[in-house]
Amino acid sequence: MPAPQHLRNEDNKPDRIIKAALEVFAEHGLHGTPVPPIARKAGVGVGTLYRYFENKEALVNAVFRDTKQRLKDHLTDGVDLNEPSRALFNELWDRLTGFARQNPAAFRFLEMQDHHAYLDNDSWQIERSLLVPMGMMILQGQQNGLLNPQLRADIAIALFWGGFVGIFKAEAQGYLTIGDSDLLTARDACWQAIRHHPKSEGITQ
Amino acid sequence: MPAPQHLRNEDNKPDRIIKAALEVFAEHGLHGTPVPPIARKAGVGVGTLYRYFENKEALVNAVFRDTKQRLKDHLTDGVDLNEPSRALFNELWDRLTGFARQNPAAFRFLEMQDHHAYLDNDSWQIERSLLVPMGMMILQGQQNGLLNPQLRADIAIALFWGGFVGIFKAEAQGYLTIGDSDLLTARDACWQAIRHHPKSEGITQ
DNA sequence: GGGTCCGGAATGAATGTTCATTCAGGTTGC
DNA sequence: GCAACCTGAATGAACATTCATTCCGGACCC
Repeated sequence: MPAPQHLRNEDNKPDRIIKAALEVFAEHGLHGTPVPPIARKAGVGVGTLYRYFENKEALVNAVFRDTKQRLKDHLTDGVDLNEPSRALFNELWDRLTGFARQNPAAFRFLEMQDHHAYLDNDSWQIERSLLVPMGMMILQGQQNGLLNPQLRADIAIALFWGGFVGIFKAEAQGYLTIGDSDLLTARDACWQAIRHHPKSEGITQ
Repeated sequence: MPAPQHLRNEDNKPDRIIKAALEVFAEHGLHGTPVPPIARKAGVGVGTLYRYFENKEALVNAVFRDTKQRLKDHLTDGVDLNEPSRALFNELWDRLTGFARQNPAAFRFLEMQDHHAYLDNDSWQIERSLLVPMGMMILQGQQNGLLNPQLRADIAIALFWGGFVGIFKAEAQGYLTIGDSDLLTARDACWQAIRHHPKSEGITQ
């Protein structure tokens, strides 16, 4: 069944709805946004929205999955996980940066806190799968001695990801504006956080 | 007017309400939580709640101010901003850690995204004032050459804060469990992110 | 017994969801 | 080729529910 009839994907309503929902959710959160504005923004009747999504919760899950999947694709498509650690790190950072810059609403939406209350299984799975490439990068770096072996991989990811998000969140909230060179400096700083510093063993205290 | 009569602060309802509200908001967000559950959790009638807070929004602002103020106090009370950079950094980190451990709900609440929609002026002021001690620490460290001079202070704060939050957020979401020694390793990693690395100038790329 | 405080049922506005109706396009019968 | 008919997507007004806020009867002090 290649393309059902001639018409069909003329405008693809579910996609339009998901896109519209993403923007409104990113702005006001799930509970902060009524359904009608979403429909209006998508150029669709409210009833139509319910033809494609069982209820509001199913819609957020669709938005979440779609967005997370796009982030994952953007992060991993065609990436060579065997590049040297630092190059791989830079590559991931650049891709993250690119995504955050091109999809501010997506990024903002993904970083909302209350997702856990309503995510279904499929959404969770995508959520987790995003961590894979970052974990690979860390482990590989630790094996070849470039990354701090004492830093647990999951903590390294949380630190790296948290720092990255922190910068873009601060920018989104108006605390700062970041130029491209600032981003490079920040990237290097993140790298310093996770890399191996052989000389200084006893820096604690 | 020292203490109005004998009774009065027998149990202090506003405080109980704020405390209850904090926990429920931290769990479901402002728009995700109805008022009655807050009242119930505070052991108070809904009407009573409205005796002390003009409306729901005023309540969130009170919660926000109270929480942020407590964090700020916990972070700055009796701290000597002239300690050497690394010691000051450790001190701040320890205090942050302590606060996050003792008040998980507070921390979770403060990191919610949609605050900006309803914060009033007073709340904003407290919000900003929290950045002061961290900014001091960065600037002082840069002046005495210990911290990376190329990293803008506001970005350094965002990175440091983001990394810190990232770890606790990951733990709150069940992605990891952190022991005390892991926290120390993470602290050192954060320090590496912002400190000056004189040897390696051209690490970019 | 007058004043203050409290509680939670009552109220009405806002919001998620449904469903009777419309309508565009395709199909059938001539 | 042209009606009459059929189909199912689309719609938005109507409905049911949820929720913020009010308000009045009662409790508790002086």
